Amino acid sequence: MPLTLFDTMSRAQRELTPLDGSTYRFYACGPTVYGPAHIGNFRTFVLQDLFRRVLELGGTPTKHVRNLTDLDDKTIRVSQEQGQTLTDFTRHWTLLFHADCAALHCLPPHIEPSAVEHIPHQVRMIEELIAKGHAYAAPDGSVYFKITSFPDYGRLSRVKERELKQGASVSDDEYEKDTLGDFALWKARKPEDGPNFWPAPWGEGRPGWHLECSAMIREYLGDTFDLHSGGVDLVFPHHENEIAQSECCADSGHHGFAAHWFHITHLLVDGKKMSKSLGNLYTLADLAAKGYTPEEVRYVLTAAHYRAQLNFTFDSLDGARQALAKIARAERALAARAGQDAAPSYESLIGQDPGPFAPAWTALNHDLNTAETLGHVFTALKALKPDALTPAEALAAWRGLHLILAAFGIVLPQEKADEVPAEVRTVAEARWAARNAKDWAESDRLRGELDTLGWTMKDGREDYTLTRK
RNA sequence: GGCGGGGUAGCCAAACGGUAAGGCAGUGGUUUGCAAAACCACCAUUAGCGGGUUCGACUCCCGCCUCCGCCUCCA
Repeated sequence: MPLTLFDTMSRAQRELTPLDGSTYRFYACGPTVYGPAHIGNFRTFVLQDLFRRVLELGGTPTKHVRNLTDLDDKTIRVSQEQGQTLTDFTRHWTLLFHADCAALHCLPPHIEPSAVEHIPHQVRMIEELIAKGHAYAAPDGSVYFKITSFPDYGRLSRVKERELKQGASVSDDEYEKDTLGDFALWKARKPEDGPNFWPAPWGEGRPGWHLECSAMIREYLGDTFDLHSGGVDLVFPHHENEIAQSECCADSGHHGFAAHWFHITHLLVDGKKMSKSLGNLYTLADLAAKGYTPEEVRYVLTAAHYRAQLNFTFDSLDGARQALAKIARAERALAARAGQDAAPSYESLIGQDPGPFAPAWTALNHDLNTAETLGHVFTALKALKPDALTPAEALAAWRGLHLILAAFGIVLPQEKADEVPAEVRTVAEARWAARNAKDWAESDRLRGELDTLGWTMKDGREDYTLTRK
């Protein structure tokens, strides 16, 4: 079943097939490593991960390239403010980003190039663009892309004649540009950049932000590749500028850059855009401090369709916990009936027949409609009665369920047995004995005692469970 | 102002020109010494507002209201 996905450029849903006939090669704009990524950033990265999983599990291998922006205004400014070298500074935030991605069960990209390690590639592109008449050096040593030299400029964002928002001021670090829309390929060295400058034929400085992606795509994916992805905010100007740079550089001429554009809509928090001033900007660490797991966060991020604004609330996080627990119970029942223990590996699920979860798999392959998919999952789980299935039927259903879970990157909560202190265990045993002797008064008194100790005791038929409050 | 995406039950959120999935919460029941958990059942005659097209619209068209995003380095 081919995956169909909405394409920003053509504004239509299109089937995804690898240009080279075998591997689907895509590029995702990565994080700027100058601070902790927030859950809004992670919506994008988690959805890109889900996208990749659906492709791979459907039988299409991928080549996933995602950059690290470690060289831009923010990384330079903040590292300077903190008296750190750019390298030390960005390494710190890169490590945290990787830890967060791992916690969210995102597959690592196959290649993760960094901007600062590809300066020669960027310089080379600028030289080509100047030679072809698409760029010019300003007197101060900055180089700009000349948008009037690229008639297609604005095709992706459909903004031909861009107008400055009323009252918007042109920032004072804009140098001498021919036209307002021209953007920097190279930014001349400034005193506040500190030691962060590099030599170039037109003077010391550093590459402009948009250029890094173009240069690294060219290096790792070539002039033409399958898909480019990022948050909606990148449509303009970042992706528009990338198209201009890359297509003007490419030997093949125009229209050959990304064959498909996949943009993920922003996350809202309590109905508003996240911002520090509103106090609604959350990182994974913030949510962990409130007791939420990365799995619960991932569930919320993937539960809504990627092209709709997702309103992130703590209620939805609580709901995610219950929903995951519900899936986990059903999974255990199926696993038991199927005689399975550990979850099947990701690799073993490639090409898996979804079985009773076929409607879910179909919905997922239809423009990644995750919300509809989950609806089908719960409907199917409700219809399945594990005890009425043969072990073979249970196995098929169990593997079908795991296909969907693998695509979502859902890792089910384990039944974790809390370490029970001996003192608590003693009281619990006493209560269990009292209860079995039908001494309700003593039983309730001991339960109260456990409560004081910070433990909750729940009675089962054969046994009891103790959980920390 | 330009471009774009939304407004569906208490919350989150889908589908569909043919009469509203699913999750959470809630309610009733089964079970339980009680409880918790679990399981079963119920839970929008109604879709921001007003028109229109149609045998029939939440779904298509028009107008309005409203929320959100981008408009030079923000996922």
